[in-house]
Parts: sequence; C-alpha cells; structure tokens
Amino acid sequence: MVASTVLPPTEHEDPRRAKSRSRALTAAVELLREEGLQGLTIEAVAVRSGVAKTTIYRQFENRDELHLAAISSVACHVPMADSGDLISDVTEFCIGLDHKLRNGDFGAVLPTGFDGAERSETLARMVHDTGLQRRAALLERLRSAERDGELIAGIDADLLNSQLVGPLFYRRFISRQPAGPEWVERLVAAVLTPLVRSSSAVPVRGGRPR
Amino acid sequence: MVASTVLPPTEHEDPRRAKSRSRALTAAVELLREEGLQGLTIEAVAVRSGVAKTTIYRQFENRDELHLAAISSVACHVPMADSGDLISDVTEFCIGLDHKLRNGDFGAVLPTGFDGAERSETLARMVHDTGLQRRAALLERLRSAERDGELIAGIDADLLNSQLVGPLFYRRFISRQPAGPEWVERLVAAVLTPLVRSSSAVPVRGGRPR
DNA sequence: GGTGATCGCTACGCTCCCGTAGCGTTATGA
DNA sequence: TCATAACGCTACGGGAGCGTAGCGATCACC
Repeated sequence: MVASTVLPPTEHEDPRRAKSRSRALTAAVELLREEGLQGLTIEAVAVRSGVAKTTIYRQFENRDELHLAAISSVACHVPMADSGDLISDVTEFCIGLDHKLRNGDFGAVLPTGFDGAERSETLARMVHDTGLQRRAALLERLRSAERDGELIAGIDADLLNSQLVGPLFYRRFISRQPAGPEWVERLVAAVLTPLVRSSSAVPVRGGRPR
Repeated sequence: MVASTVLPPTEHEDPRRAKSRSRALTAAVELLREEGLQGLTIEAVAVRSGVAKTTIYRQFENRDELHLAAISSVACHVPMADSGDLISDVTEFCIGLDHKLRNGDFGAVLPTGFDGAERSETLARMVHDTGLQRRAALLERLRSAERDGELIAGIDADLLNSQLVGPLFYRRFISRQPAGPEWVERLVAAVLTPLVRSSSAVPVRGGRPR
C-alpha cells in the first residue's frame, strides 16, 4: 500500500532517494499538524523541506499520494502487556492510546483523512488500517483472558473493542471533551468489570482499581 | 452563532434574501456530500445553486463561514421517547442516531469539519454543538431512569453518553465498520444491562450465556 | 575513475478560485 | 405608487498551486 511511484521493492535503495522522501514526509506531517489538509501542498512541502518540487514529484504522483504516505508514516504502535490482570493491562493500553491521540503526530494527522475517506477507497482503507495493529492487540488480549477464565465465556471481542476504543476517539475528535488517565480508567472499569469472573459484580461507580 | 454577515436579527427578513441563502446552503451541502470540503468553493456553489457569486458574498464573508452555516444547517434532531423502559428507549434512540450518521446529510457533512476543528475554535464549537441536543436528551433520559429507580443510583451520565454514542461515531467515521440495528441493540444492552436495577433479566455476566 | 542515477534550480503555461466593482433589472414593503 | 433593497450578470486583477521540461551539478555504486 502507498507504494512510491518508482521504487525498487526489495533491492537496495539509493540513500539520496530515501533521504529526500523522509524529509518531504516530515515536512508534510508538520504542515498537516499546523494547517491541516488545506496546508498540504506540494509547493509548501518543497519550501519547508528544502527538497525541490521536482524531486517530490519524482517520488509522489500527486498531493493525495503524499497525504496517504504522510498518514501511514505516523501510524503508531500501542503496546499491550499481558500481566494476568486484564483490567489493568487494558487500562494501561487505553491510557496509552488516549495519550497518543491527544499528543503525538498520529492524533494530529488522522482527522485530515476523515473527510477524504468518505470518497476515496484508498484513503478509507488507510484510515481503517491505522487501527489494525491496535485492534488485533486488544482482541488477542481479550481472547487470552477468555481462555484463562478471567473473562466470562462467549464475549464479543469486536463489540468490546468498539466499546473501549470508540469513546476515546469520540471524545478526542467529535465531542472534543477532555479525557485523561482517570477518565479512561473509569471507562475501562465500566466496560470490563461486568464481564470478569472473579470479582463481585460491583459495577462502575467510584471504584478505584489498581 | 454563525450569524449571517448582515442580518436583521429579529426583524422581518426579505424573502429574497432568505431564498438565496437557502438555495446556496442546499448547494453547499450537496457539494460537501459529493466532493468533500475540497469541493466547497464559492464559485461551485454559485454555479450549482443558480445564485450569483456576488449574492453569496453578500451573505457569507468567505468559504469558511459558508461551511459553518452548511454544517449547522444539517444539524439533526434525534427523538428520545420515555416509555418507562429505559433500554428500549435508548436502543431506539441509538438506532436512530446510527441511521442518521450513515444516511442523512448530517453524517455526510460532519466529517468535513473534523480537520478544521483542530485549528478553528469556531468550527470546533460547531462540531461540538452538533451533539448538544442529543447529549442533553440522552442525559435527561438517564437521569429520569435513575430517579425512577430503574437505574442504580450514582451513575456517571456523561461517561454513559460516551459509552453509548462513542462507538457509533467510531464505527461510522474511524474504523469504518458496519453497525446496524442489531449491533446497536447489542451495544446498548451491554452498556446498560449491568446498571439496571430489576436485573432479573438477561444478566450479562450471569451463569453461562454461551 | 567512470557511469548513471538523483538532485536542485529556474522557468513556464495552465487552471482554478478569490474577492470586488459596476450596472441594469426586479421584487418587496411602506 | 414609489423608493430601495436585493438580485443577476459581466468583467477584472491577482494569487496559488499544479505538473512538466530542461539543465548542470553532485552523489552513489561498480
């Protein structure tokens, strides 16, 4: 996906080529941060990066391809621990995700793709793929908890993913409300507590796990 | 909010003015649907609506203001019933919201504002305000259920709002997964069942759902 | 050290869109 | 009826950005 226009797939790549692409992508991400999709123009990237416009066109066919590459260049990895304590692992995971949504390049650049994804299949897939690693990690952890008997059997892992991660994205991009570690902690507790086997079923409320 | 450039607030408005604005806004929404924010230009709106470019400038200072007005013009109302059965009321409400997110102008136009909201305070407020009625209706219904004893006491209504509505937005705009009435029903059940008092029915964690 | 790939630079034509001005025409409301 | 407010139309200067072409200089690799 997002292949450069002319690239030797496995073979050795000319370091000059790699460097100019890297500089262009960095500038593109900065521009997206500061001015949004509107500010992402080939000309602006050229000026900021110091890479000649012609050189940029040698690696990216047009602005859309550069945009795509910029988004995929900031895809982030959120680590998922498996300590045996599901709720604390997932809480940590969600706190990490929330932090990346609100501080890193990832969260800043992602919304530049939402509108385009409505009409571009490629961009839609890119926006979607952005969450694949995260979703896979979460699902795997949930299933492992199910196997270990920490969770009740028959959980709907995909539904749980939406329940855990959806509110974070929602508050960050749509309702634009604050979140923060304590809030995320409450969210995870509310979602998972009713599903864990051992603990008595005390739902949500002022619980203070960990 | 989003006041027209030159408008007599309460006084009678010239019907010619109202009509040209309405036609312009309709065209703007269509363009946003079909081509996204990129396609929203004063010239394109003029051509499509049949309203002269100069006339559009007489009512909207620039593209951003027109964009803002277009978004606020599609703000939708989701009705909330109070039948005494909380889960069925909320389920219906969420199904209605999901439907509007995926079919109406509202869901099509909203993402055109996500990127800009990162940098424009006005647009951010607009995107946020888009959910005010919905949030208020949901919160009110939750509190009424709490008063009636249908819900346990001490619920965090704002958290619940994010839990119920967040996943819908998330799947619509970010993960781009399908939803549908059955899925929404499962979501609402998962979120609310652990909190309803008379939980003789369908405990999510009960014996052995399988 | 030689060869080919890559770069930076300048320049260009082109398109789109901006926002304004001027003017005659038409509909509104007093 | 009549003043005026709003309209549509045309025209314009200007800026931004696109994408390409041609060139000499430089760097990587054999």
